[in-house]
Amino acid sequence: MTYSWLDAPAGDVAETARTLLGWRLVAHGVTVRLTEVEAYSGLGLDPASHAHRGVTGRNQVMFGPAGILYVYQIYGMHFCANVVCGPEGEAAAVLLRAGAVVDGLELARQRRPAARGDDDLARGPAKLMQVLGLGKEAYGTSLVDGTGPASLLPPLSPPSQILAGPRVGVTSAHDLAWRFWVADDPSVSSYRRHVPRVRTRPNA
DNA sequence: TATTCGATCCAT
DNA sequence: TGGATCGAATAC
Repeated sequence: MTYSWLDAPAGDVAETARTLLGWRLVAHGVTVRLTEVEAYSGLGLDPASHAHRGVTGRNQVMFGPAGILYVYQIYGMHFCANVVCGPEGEAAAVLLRAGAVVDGLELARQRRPAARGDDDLARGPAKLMQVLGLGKEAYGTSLVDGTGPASLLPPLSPPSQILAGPRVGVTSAHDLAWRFWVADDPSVSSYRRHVPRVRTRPNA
C-alpha cells in the first residue's frame, strides 16, 4: 500500500482530508471507517491550526513527515488525533472527527459505556480515540509503517457522497468549508458552532 | 510565575 | 445549558 498521497502540499490538505473519508483505522482490536474529518493547514496559513504560530512542545510532530499521529489533550480530560499530512516542515494535518465501528463491536461498546447507541460509539473526535483505546501514548506514532498502535487501511468501498461545511468549534476562518463528512452517515457528529466563553472578570 | 482557555463530552 | 478538569500557550 502506498500512502504518498498523504504528502500532498499543505495547500492541498483539504483534498487530502476528503480522500481520508472511507479509510479505516484499526487499533487494539477495533476497526473504524472514517466518516468525518477536518483539514488544518500549517504555519501561518491557517489561524485555526495548532501549528500556525510555529513549533511548540505540543505540536512538534506536525512539522515531521506525513502519516504520523498528532495527539493532543483537550479540556484536561479528552484526547483527539490528527494525521500529519504534507511534506516535512509544512505542518498540515487532518483531524479525525468521527467514524463508524466496522469491527470489534463488543470491545467498542465496552470502551464507550456512555454511548447512546452503536452510531454514537465514535461520533466525535474524543469518542473515536476512546473506542480505539488510544491516548497520549499514541502521540508521534506512525499509522503507515506498522510500528505504532494504530494503522490506516484502504476503504472497502468508496464513500457514496461527500459534503463540506465549516469546521466545528473554530472561531477564525469560519467561512472556510474544511470539514468533510459522508452524506447521510449516522456516525457523523452534529455541527456545533464555537461559543465564545463569557468574561468572568472585567478588563483592567 | 500567573492566568487563561480549549479542534469535547455528558447529564440536565 | 453548564460543569468537569488540567496542561500548553500566552501574558506579565
